[in-house]
Amino acid sequence: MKRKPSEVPHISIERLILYRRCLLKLSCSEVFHVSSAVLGRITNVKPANIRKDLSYVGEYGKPGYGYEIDKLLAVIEKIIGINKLQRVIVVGVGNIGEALLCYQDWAARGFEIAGAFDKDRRKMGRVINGIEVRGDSEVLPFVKKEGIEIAILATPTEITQSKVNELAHGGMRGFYVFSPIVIDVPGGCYVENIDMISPLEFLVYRLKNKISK
Amino acid sequence: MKRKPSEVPHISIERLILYRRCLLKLSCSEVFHVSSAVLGRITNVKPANIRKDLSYVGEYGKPGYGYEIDKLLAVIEKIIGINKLQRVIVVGVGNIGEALLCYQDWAARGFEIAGAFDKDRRKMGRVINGIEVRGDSEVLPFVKKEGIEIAILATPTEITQSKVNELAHGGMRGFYVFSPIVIDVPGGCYVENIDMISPLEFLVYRLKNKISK
DNA sequence: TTTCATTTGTGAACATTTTAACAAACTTGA
DNA sequence: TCAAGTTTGTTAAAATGTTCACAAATGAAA
Repeated sequence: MKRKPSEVPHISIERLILYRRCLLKLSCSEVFHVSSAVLGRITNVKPANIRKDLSYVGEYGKPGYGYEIDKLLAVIEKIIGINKLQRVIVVGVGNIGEALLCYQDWAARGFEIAGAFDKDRRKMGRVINGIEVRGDSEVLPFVKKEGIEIAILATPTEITQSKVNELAHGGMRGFYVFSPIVIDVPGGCYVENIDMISPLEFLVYRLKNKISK
Repeated sequence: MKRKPSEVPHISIERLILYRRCLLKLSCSEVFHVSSAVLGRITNVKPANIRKDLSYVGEYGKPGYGYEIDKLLAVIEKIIGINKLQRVIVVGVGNIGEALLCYQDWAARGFEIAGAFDKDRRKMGRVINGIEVRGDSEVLPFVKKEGIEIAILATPTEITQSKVNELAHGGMRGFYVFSPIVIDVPGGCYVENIDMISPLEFLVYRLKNKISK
């Protein structure tokens, strides 16, 4: 039952992303293939579930052998769309923004930070991990010139929505937002929105009710 | 169809957490009640879904009127287990750890940072947002004395698992981990594990396939 | 009080996701 | 080459989650 990429269930895509992260690590060691059983132990996903997920994207396993790691990585990256380098910008260079700039595995994950922006004069001109922090007013010309489609917003919550509006108006298509609010975007734009506290609240619930996931 | 708290579907709990975040904001304004339709517009969840979620935790709405916000907040907080203040520690005071220490809404969300720890001598003794950074060796005595059950780990990925092991051995029950790896914990311990890059990868997929969620 | 407009809670239909089970395909080693 | 052991891909059943649609309950206005 082979589906078109757009028909792969969302939840399978999320797990494919997880598999890839673990496969990347495996591929650094002397391992060249992996079975659904082994990958299941690493990821805490049931082997049958893994095989089902992988069946949506084609038939790349060999019975009695497993999956070739490099081949599997290439397939997953193609499906997700990170087989080509994604150039993104970071808007807001506070602690979160700086943490993102300092992250060492962007290239391995398929991304490049093309630029960083902050409205604070004191931050402008600083170079963090090889990336220069530019002034906020430069952002629209920059993304236009460089053809950037995705922005990571690590701005103060109060200004995030208006920043999204401004960037969307300037042609930005994808927004990865770290503020704990629900973000609205115009049609044709997409947003992923994480609240770093919510999972902690969920943890409290699980702890209280002894729920192992 | 009233269920016991432990029978509320996990996904409903996650949405309850979202509802609460939005209700907290509403309760600051002059609004005292809210309908599932309005809350649906705010949260991007379908009204029927909201009513179903809320039906799991009891009957608190009035037909023709909606839900009393304060009452609803209290119920949700009781279900999640954050009706009592949760005291947590932060281990690792890099950029992420510092961002957490600086977060201003911990109290409103139901938490208190009881202590922060780092193994870097240069960070020890610093006071961030009123919280003193202590040495790594103090952590076990501290949590024992203070009765802390939940730790937030914002440590370098390489040492996170061993830090979890150490803390679990010292009686820690819940771990909220910021490293992009799958964490193992002993029985009776619980872990929430976020990779800040994964949602960005998912965004690339959605952008490429025009998937609005 | 009565009527009209709202809005809840829920049963049932529908949709999605997980799991189990197993034939067929492959590897390995003798 | 063959037999034994492994692992896939897939089918179908079970479990879980979402949506619809509407009776019943309430508020608001006349």
